[in-house]
Amino acid sequence: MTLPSTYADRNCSLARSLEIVGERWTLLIIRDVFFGVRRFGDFATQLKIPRAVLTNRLKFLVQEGVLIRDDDATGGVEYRLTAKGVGLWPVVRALMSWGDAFYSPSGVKRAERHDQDGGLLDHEGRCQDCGLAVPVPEIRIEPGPGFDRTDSDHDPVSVAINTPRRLLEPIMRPRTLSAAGEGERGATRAAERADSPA
Amino acid sequence: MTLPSTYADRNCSLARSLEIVGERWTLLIIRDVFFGVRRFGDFATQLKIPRAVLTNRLKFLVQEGVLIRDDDATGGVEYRLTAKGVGLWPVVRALMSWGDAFYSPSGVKRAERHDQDGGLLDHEGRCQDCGLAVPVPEIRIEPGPGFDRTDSDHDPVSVAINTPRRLLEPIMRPRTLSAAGEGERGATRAAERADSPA
DNA sequence: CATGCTCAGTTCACTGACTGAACTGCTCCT
DNA sequence: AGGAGCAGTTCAGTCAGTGAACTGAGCATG
Repeated sequence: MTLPSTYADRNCSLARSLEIVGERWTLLIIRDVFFGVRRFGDFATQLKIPRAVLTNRLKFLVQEGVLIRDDDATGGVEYRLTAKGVGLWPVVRALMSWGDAFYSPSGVKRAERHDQDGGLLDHEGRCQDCGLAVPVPEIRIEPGPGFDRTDSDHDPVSVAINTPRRLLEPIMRPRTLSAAGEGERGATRAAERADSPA
Repeated sequence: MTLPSTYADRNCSLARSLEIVGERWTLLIIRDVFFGVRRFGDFATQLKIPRAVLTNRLKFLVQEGVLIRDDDATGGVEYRLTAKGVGLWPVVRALMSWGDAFYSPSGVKRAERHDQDGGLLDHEGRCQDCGLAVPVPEIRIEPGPGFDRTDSDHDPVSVAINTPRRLLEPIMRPRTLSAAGEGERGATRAAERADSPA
């Protein structure tokens, strides 16, 4: 699956998509990016994914134009979604909805809201208050009724992504917070990236 | 991934879903079932998947309640979707849409229509003619503008699933056709299964 | 009853990918 | 110079996927 075109069916967009995002870990990495994770080490600790695999996946996703990699002001490396990557949100949403429906009897584990008016989103991403199809940067994600606080992880990254937040907004880890202005500038960039090239 | 709970994140429905349908081949098998494939040998030839892997995947999907396995009248084995399995259609649709959008410049490879009135479905599965959210058994799938007839496979199963047809309707291979009434009875059962327990 | 067919599934040797832990090399901070 | 944080790399062990050949049940035919 690492090499190009391992599914024979050249005439199926499902097979094509799975060549990109169908490998183990890939969609979880992408979910984390939606939730604001951007740094190699944060993916590694939050997902407990072997670093070698993480390296491969990130490289591949960058090569495929799903993520972009660049050095931030502090010299660190950041991975962010391209418009193509943002286009995967319906895929993530569909899988989450299915998992919620069949494996989370007490309700959804995460709810989506329209950040502008607080309305809940339905399965298609439409705001139940204003009726609009809400673009990804305006989606606010938060723990839902099925979220289990007792067994949630306690590393800073997990805590951050389990806090209500807008998609794509970078998480602020202790160090990043202390670096003056870093958090806010990052957030602005995230919004730009997701909005304009789409 | 074959064993239970290999993704650590117990609080994420995405991880939960991927434990079920995230393995290589799994979603392609499920797509084939939506397209009417039901028999072990047909999956094997159409997907060119190693038979040992196919055995494992089918077993696992049956065990997880995504498929049911039973013997048909002729003593053959059939795999069909449960309501839980039918619930995966939005996942398949989302992945197909993404693949169409970013890897099929000449248009979608497969289009969905409302079988009742012939209206095209949008990304959320809503009929653009009548405005309804179309249930899976009423969806008609057909080759779209991006479908490439020149390199489509020519085995009977591929030919069958590339013919416009309703989802879940069993494909009729030569032998099945000759068995009197088999095809129609199969179709009826498919509709029952998908409709009533949902 | 012997022969041959289809079909579902198993077996097996091989290969390639994943795993986890330790290590490298870079930059910033003091 | 010394230490800490970070982004990877390396490596030996293991496990899962691959492809081809095989098994065994059920059916049909002569």
